Amino acid sequence: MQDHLSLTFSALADPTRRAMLARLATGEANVSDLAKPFLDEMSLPAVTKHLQVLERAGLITKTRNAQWRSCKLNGEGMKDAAAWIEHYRVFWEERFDRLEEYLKTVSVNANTTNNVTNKGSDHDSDK
Amino acid sequence: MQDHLSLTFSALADPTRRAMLARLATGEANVSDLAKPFLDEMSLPAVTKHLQVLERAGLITKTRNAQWRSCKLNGEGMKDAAAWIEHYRVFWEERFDRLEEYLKTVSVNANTTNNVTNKGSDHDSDK
DNA sequence: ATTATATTTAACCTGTCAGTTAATTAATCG
DNA sequence: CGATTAATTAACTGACAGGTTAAATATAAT
Repeated sequence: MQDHLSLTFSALADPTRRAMLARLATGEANVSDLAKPFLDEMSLPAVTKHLQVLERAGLITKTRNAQWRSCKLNGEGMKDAAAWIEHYRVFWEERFDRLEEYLKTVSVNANTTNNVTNKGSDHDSDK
Repeated sequence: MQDHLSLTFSALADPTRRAMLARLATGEANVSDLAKPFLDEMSLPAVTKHLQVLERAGLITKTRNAQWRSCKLNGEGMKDAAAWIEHYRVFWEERFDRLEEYLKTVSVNANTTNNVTNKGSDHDSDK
């Protein structure tokens, strides 16, 4: 159950796991290295579980090396999530539209002075 | 409890909620409009809850209009999540490094023919 | 062979999440 | 007013997430 995107986002929805990814961004690390910063907050099995979540989401890969598991960041794993969220960029980077709208208001001058913040709201809710 | 980033990612970790955001990307909508595509899968209160999650995560805003609540996408709400994930872009878009490395291999010619896909791996895991 | 180290698995607890139905609040309509 | 429409709140359920401790597995070291 669960689509890939949901799996990714929910793996990212935890500060411990994000911290682990941040650590892995600086290079590979085995489980105990990754665990070190968290061992006063949680046990080792808890760390193992977090890593399993990251692995299932495809955000890291583990390779065994004797009794160590070396964990490595898998950038590909974030690709889809990044692409999804990127579609919405236009909704927070309104720079150009704002500027355009502002200039229009200025050039038309006087008349309807204060309708900059009002956008045409005709909603009979499309019944 | 829960930092803002975790709240955002966990709000995005659900296909129903992502679909609602996608719908809102095309314009404002009230609750029953948003609910319509899901009413064969879930009840109205379930929809309300999803919208509350989105609202708490700052991904949408609701304004009341008589007995209707008009929901509106709030792009700002995704900004931080997008910025966070963006830091990792370099890990999946290796194009330039790849190209650079590839060109190096070509110009040196012959010699070590096939190490394009191998990146310098010196990891004693930083012991 | 025994012991130590690294990591996982098992079994369990608790809180939260996504859903339910029934009841409630609010506004509009006839 | 009384009925209808829009949406939320309340109370409850089952599943799952994140944590625990104790036991198991696997490799290395003495």
